[in-house]
Amino acid sequence: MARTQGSHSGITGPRVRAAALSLFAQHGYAAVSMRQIAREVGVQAGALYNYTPDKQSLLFDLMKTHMDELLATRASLETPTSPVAALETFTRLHLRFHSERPDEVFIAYMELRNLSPDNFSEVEALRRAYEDQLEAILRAGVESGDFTVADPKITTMAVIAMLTGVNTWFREGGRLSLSEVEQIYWDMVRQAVGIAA
Amino acid sequence: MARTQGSHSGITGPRVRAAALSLFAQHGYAAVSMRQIAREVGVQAGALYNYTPDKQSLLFDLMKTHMDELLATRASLETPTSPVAALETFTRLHLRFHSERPDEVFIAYMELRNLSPDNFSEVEALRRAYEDQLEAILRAGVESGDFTVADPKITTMAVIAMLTGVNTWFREGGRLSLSEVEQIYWDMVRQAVGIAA
DNA sequence: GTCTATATGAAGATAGAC
DNA sequence: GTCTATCTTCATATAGAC
Repeated sequence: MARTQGSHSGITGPRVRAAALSLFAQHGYAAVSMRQIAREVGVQAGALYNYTPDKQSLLFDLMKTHMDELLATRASLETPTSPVAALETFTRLHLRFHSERPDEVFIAYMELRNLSPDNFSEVEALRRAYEDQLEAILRAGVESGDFTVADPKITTMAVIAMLTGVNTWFREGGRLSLSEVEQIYWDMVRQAVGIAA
Repeated sequence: MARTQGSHSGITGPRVRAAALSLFAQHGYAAVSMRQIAREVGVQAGALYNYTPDKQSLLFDLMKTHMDELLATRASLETPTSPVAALETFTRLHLRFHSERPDEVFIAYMELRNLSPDNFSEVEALRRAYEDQLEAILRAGVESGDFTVADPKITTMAVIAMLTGVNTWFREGGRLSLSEVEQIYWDMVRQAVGIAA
């Protein structure tokens, strides 16, 4: 791991981000030092500043990249026409995307308050755009008579909280497979929004 | 605020905990210094050590007290006999208790990783005991035929995540009152566990 | 019970050599 | 592109005076 001189590997940048991701998720942004990140990468602390202007930018990059990927993944799908199908697609994608990226998700939720005000606004806008997609699906389903939802805004928050919570307990190779978990959550979401069986 | 000498107010202890609560919730445990807490209280940093052996104990006290109060509040209620009533009681109490204590809840979820291993185990056991209460209610409802729940363990986690998520957006004096929010969430929980309307 | 002062260590970030 | 060395600031925690 530890190198002594000029690694020139050409992939130090990604390794810096990977180390920051893992360490921030494990110990928290404020508790992790640049020296710790450097040790994990195998360089001295000063060398990190070839790849990031400062620690804050490292955090922001991780969160922004995560949200961009989430929205890009959503955008790459064809939009189902029926509200029920759209909700199922949203539910399954959310579960799959989030369970595959536990560190990114953890950071995206836990470290918001450690973003500078400008960075916070930018990340928050992306999150809001994502929530709006679910809210639009719910409103369409109410409109069409498919869903029984008293307050689409609250249901949006409730469904996202419920789905994201999967990361607190789900582990690959545990009692249930991801596709079993997907099915169980989809059943709960379906019932929660009052889709007739 | 700032005192110069011997406050002798007799309530410095609670004020230290209150300051720690507010600052930890706002900036995170690792990002808050003892000096900041002292400034908020109006004493010098050294004086804090009359009230806590160290920073870690301050965090642990806040989390343990919070969980103890949650369990004590549950224990103080009469247990409804029907699973449906028990679930409604659980839901409403959870929402009320959590929405009244946003700082405590935030810390209880965000700062687990900053607890020492022993302290973590103790807090985790309390949380587990709370979750087990909901799981028992769900199992009873499945048994009695009142609920349609594929996997009580997952539903436990899903319901708790959904309910606790209320703290990310609910503010006293906002668009909806707490009792309206309670009703909407109870409707969603009811539907999610398949209670017939 | 609180103060001031301090021991000791570590943080983020930069400078200049190679 | 990375190293070593360093600037400057701040951290937790303790000691001893009042």
